[in-house]
Amino acid sequence: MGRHSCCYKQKLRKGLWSPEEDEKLVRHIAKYGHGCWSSVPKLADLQRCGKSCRLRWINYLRPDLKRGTFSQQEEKLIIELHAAVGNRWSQIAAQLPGRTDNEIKNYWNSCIKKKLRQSGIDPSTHRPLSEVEGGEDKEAMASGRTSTSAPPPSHTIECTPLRQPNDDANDLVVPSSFSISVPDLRCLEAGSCSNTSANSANCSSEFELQISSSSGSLFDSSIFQWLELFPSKGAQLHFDGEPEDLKWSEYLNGTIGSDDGLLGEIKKE
DNA sequence: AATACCTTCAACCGCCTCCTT
DNA sequence: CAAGGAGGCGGTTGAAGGTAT
Repeated sequence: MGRHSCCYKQKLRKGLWSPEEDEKLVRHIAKYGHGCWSSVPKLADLQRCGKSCRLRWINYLRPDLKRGTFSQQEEKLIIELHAAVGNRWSQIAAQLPGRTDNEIKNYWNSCIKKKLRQSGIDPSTHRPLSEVEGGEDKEAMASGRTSTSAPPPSHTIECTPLRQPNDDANDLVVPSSFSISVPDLRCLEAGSCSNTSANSANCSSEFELQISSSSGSLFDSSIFQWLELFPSKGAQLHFDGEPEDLKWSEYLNGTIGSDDGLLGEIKKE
């Protein structure tokens, strides 16, 4: 493949954008939309390549950008999401409305990494520094792009139900223990789900988890919804709310909640 | 006040995947 | 099926501004 074709073209400006260029780009997109990015520079009378225009729009000119410093809540969410998906900035950005992947990446590299190290946590593995000292390439572990054949991070979560089987009218049948295997956390992108193993066509606002049981056939090879962990309809696992309402802290810290109370305790492997 | 060093962040680079031809 | 265009992504760079000496 090699370089993008637009990069071969000569006489294209590089470097910082001038206010005039910004104005041209904004005016063009406001009027016509971006359409095909490669044609934007010509139509908007800009001496830039299409990729440069796209980047400028996405990272700086888009009207829905939040900008400004990150809140504590946002920072916490970034750390939690990074622990789950690694350096997949676009997926992390999808959970933070108004923030761009570039912005989050920069914030991570300049601030969060430092803070985590100062508090004795390895920013790549999210484990205590004492545990990972002298280990393997930690940056590579966190990055999903270090190898073209590297599979996405997969999480197997051991669950011990707090609610006993058939202990109430909801008649939920829960095995004594079960595990949740998340084959590809990339599917946790807001509003989309393209990488799950089955039934992905109808999950525009839902996410699926593959669940296998350690104590019988009840949960074997079943697909459950991610949106709420709802005990009254048999073996369905979902969470309430919009994708951004997912209880990440609970997911990562070890509990899954639902309207009906806790159903399981999660141990991350 | 001058210089060196550090931090931030916008933008580029190169690679990947998807889609069209 | 292969080639190439286009969009998207993560890593990296370097200019600008801030802070320390």
